[in-house]
Amino acid sequence: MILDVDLTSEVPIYQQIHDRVVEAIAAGELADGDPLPSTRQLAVDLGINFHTVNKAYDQLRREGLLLITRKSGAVVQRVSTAGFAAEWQARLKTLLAEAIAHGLGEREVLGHCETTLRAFEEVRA
Amino acid sequence: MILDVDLTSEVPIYQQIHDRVVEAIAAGELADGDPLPSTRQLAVDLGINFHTVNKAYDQLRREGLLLITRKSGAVVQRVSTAGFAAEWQARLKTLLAEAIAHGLGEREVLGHCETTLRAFEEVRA
DNA sequence: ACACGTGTTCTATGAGTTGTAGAACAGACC
DNA sequence: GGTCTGTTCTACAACTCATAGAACACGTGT
Repeated sequence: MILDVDLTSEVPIYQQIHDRVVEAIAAGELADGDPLPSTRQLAVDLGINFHTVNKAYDQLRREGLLLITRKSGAVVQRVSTAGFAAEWQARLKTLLAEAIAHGLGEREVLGHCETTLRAFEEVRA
Repeated sequence: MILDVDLTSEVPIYQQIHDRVVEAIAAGELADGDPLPSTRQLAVDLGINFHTVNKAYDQLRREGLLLITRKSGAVVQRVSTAGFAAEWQARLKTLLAEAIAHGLGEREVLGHCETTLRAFEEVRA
């Protein structure tokens, strides 16, 4: 688990932690059952407050990607989440619209999607 | 220009206005030279403050999608913006990772991308 | 010239978010 | 018992979001 966050970024730290974990899960670097560092430990490693890490973990838990117990700590545990697809597709539409509006071609955009997905696939294989 | 925003959404109003305009440009409903309503007029139509509309328009202008002058008001004007592609691809990676992490298959995700892009293409044709 | 609509800029306020901070409690492990 | 951990509470400074009012500059139409 190499989790690099940019403390100077305009993106909130807890959001960056969340995104990096999600990307690690998608890439297969983190599979069901794999443990994450404790909130206090990761906070020390990143040089931030443990409440910030807690917020990121709690968000992942609410999304059904993490199981957190006093016993096992935080472990990856993917459970089905209703209503995710619809909300996700709305965000996809906005993101793709931005690319098209800025002049990228449909084929070019689709190529980026394919390349990004293939990167996840390759790491997992 | 039918611009529907959800005042009860957790997404900021100015962001929704921004996103709807971007989507309209991508779909070809708004082309270069097309005017947008004045900030005060759109604010009245949506039942919000004109400063909020101003913020959305200013964001679109900074992104190189809008030209705003005292003379012509706000008109769609797409100009090249350096550094957009890199930042956009990072957001694409995060969004696609979320889908994969939640259990959607690569082929399924790519299908959603293709469908969304085709929707833009069809409206424009 | 005049009024009007518009973009632009300033201050200000209240509510909410972000990140940090300290403290306390409960369960698990050695 | 001591330590590490998750969990929960309060608190604070800085920032964002949305609203609000005021003022100024510019263009248009009468």
